[in-house]
Amino acid sequence: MNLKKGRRRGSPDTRESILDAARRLFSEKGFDATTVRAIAAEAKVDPAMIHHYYGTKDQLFAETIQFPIDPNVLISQIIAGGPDTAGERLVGAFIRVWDSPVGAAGVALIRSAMSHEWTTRLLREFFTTQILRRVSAELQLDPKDAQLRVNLVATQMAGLAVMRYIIKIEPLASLPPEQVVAAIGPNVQRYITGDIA
Amino acid sequence: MNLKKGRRRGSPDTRESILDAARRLFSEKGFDATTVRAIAAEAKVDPAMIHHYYGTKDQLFAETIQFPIDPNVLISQIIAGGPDTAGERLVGAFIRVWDSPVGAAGVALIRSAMSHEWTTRLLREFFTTQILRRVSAELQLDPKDAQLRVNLVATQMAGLAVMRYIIKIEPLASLPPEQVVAAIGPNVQRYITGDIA
DNA sequence: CGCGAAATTCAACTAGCGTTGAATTTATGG
DNA sequence: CCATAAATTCAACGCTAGTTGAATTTCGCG
Repeated sequence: MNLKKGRRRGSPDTRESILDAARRLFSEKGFDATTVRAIAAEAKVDPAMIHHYYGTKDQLFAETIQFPIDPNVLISQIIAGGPDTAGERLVGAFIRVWDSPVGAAGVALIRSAMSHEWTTRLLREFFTTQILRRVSAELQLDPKDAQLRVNLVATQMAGLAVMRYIIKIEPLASLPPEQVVAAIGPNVQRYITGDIA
Repeated sequence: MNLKKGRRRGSPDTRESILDAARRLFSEKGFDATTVRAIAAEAKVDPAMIHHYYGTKDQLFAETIQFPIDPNVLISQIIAGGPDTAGERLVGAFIRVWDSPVGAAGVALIRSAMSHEWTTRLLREFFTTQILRRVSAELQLDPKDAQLRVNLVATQMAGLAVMRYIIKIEPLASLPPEQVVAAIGPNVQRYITGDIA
């Protein structure tokens, strides 16, 4: 059962495989339910390696969490084309990212945001400073209710993420992207430009 | 520091106060972060009492999250009035429940659904068997897309719950109920009776 | 009043966690 | 080719959690 001690032979990709295993487990099970020992096992490595390379479990998690998208790129894409069709483009871009492999990071983030205060703060901070500021500026919304509009969009997006990628209710979870866009896009559009008073 | 042993004097409301404390802590911190010992402390009781009355921590949690409101009653309320204004009534009823003290149970449920497979299954089961069946039947929706419609409504409701009650983004978290209804109701209405193809 | 049942606390057990330090093996630069 | 650095494993520590069993006190019924 025990492996040989000392340095392994050959090129060491250990550091990366730890990060891979961590990402996989964090997104599958969330932060709490993922143990350092499980990550080590998944990466076929001793638990001590994790602290050797990444320090504490929190630090490893921080390395793991990268925002699945560069917000600036995404926002630019959505802006281009004018406000009137931004809803569909937003949902489309969202689905494209979350359906892809990098979406797992988002799942991990949401999962842990539900059980860890600091991740919650991180998310809130991210939304208000990164997203809200840029979107409301570039989309030239009335600053009066821009915040609320972005909030409302966030509810729809968060709900979509939760139901499609975490709870996985059918038929939504298996619905082709274009149908999701057709169903949800118009509602997001109303939050952006419609009458919400 | 130590209390006296043996049976306490007076009428024992211990059982209830344990449940109260459990509900409070579960909804504040989630399942994992809430320890049996913390619940016991909050209820001013020995940890052993919890097992005496409720068995394991899982069982206590199960007792905690029985739905605070009879879904049938709620659904009936929403149905009455016809499908054309069901969206606003649904959001209204939703907000009323979640803003009230019993909403804490919902927060606890969502929190743990994000990190525990069995709670996720519980939620999915509940949605598909309890909600979906009844709503689509009583609202006389086209069975063809009734499931998808309910799914879409669920995304909006879940997102609202997450953003208003868990992440607590402003101004949404502090918005008066009637304004929430005005903002979100029409979108839910479109999911129920609008064109979503 | 007496006795069994219920309620309560205490102390301890076990299991699993994150983490650490020492020991051991391999790679590498001068 | 040797010395130092890096990589890796092992064993253990300390902590905290959930859970259990015995001891102790009170209640309530006959």
